[in-house]
Amino acid sequence: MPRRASATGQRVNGAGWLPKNLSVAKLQESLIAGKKAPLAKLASIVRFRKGTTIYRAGAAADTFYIIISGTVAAFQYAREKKHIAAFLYAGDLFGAADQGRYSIATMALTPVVAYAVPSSVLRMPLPEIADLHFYLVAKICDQLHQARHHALILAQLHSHTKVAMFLQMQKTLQALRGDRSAEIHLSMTRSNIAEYIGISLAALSRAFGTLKRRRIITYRGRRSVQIINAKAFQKLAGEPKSGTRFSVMPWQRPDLGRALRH
Amino acid sequence: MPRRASATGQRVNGAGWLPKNLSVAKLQESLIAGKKAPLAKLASIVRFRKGTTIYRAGAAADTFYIIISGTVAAFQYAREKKHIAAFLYAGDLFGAADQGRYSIATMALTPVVAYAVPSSVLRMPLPEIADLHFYLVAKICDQLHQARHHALILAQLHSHTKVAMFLQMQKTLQALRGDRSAEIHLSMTRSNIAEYIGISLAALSRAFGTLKRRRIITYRGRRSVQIINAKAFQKLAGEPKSGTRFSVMPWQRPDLGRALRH
DNA sequence: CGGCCGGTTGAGTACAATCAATTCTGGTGG
DNA sequence: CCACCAGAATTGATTGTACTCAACCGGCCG
Repeated sequence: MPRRASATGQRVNGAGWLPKNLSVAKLQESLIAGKKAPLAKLASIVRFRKGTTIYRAGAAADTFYIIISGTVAAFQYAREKKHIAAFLYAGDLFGAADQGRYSIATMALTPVVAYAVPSSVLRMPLPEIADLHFYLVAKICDQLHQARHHALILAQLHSHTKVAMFLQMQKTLQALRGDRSAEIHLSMTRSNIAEYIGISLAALSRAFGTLKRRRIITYRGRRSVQIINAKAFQKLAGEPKSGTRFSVMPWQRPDLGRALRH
Repeated sequence: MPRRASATGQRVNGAGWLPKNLSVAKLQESLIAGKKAPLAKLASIVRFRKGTTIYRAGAAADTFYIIISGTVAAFQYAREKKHIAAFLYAGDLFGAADQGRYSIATMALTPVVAYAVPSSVLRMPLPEIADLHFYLVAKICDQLHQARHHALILAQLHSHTKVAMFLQMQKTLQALRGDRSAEIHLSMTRSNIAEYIGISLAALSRAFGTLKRRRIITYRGRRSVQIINAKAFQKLAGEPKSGTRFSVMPWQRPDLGRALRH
């Protein structure tokens, strides 16, 4: 267990996080800025209203998307039950094709604004493409990490542990997106969380209730949670260590961000 | 639910699977051939005996590996309990770095032979690198798919369902590796499976027992399983559909395989 | 031959699923 | 601005499955 300095103090803010190659962070920043967007010439901007199915699994994948704002869920069905594989936020990318077909369905959980990029542009020899490729790869690695952490959550025995780990994860992701507030904002419903965590809605509700009664978390309304007792919370969720660090790079590439940044 | 022709009949053999871009399959083939290997000049060949920890999470990541033969487990600890995130086989790649450090530990479950590739070569401007990059990306996408399927398994309620889905997955992977035999060969212990599936060893044992007693599967010894009652098995595991198709391509690239193939 | 690791089996307990009734809440229209 | 409605969430009662602890088997290696 080597140095995990950053893990102890929740100091997982956007800056200072990527020692050498904060290029992805910068790329992301400029992508979700939206103004005079770098992708403007390659992509169009699309909107989805809450609840829209963006695409179904197996549909022809001619487009991929980069979220500018809003929350998207990637989901699939297993044995008649919906299972959410990932929540996607601003800067996240989805719709990478498998054999020209989408491998998993997606829907908008909130109103969503996104770039729609034709898959074909990835085969174009433009200079912008190199960075886009790199961004794509970095983001997919991100997704892999998150998926593995998701598996870790799903493997937990008790529902309140799952909930705590889930909240931990959302908090970390939120911090990475630059939100430094103490509150955890949940852009999905309880049902969504239950489908992600792999427990029944009833069990989820009880778990939330338990955590609140034990004065570990509070919430007013259903979309904003706050951790009151950090120590007890950590004991449940485990410290946010390796598996919780979600910004990944498959290989180093300290230079970057030429084309996309402008 | 559009055409899923390949999904119905288990015809997921190596050939005919990647309509246009069988390049990755070919790349993989030549990689695990080992003879006059394409990576010979870039990589060295290393061996690990069964049980060896190849690297720990957090260690400096100066090398990544491509398995030539054997089985590797990627694992991490959550709340004092070991959890296996993935089983890796011939052709699989592991050790991609996150900020220059490994993000998850790995160990050899069997004797393993692998290429050890210095991470630095990815930054070299050799023509071989382009294909290696592509291979790496394709493999990471693979891993993402598998991780999501893993999550699906973990989200199941009953232990025998998990076991059936696990066996299904192993069967599919085995088929993709070119093994057309009716038996499913398990290169990991029951404990390993339990750690992957997220149930106790006792429950796993009982689940195997149940499936055997119900004449859905058989096994002699512990490392080779056969499905007897395919229909009943499918009812448990669900048909091997989209989520079970593990060869992924993030974008199309019909040309390929120049440098690595020779 | 004996020990040890990996696996199976047994008994009792606890947690989460399910079904179902009730309450809450946020959005809509009067 | 308030009343109302429908979907979302909570809560209750019951059942079942997987967990734990623990004892026991069996094959493999020394």
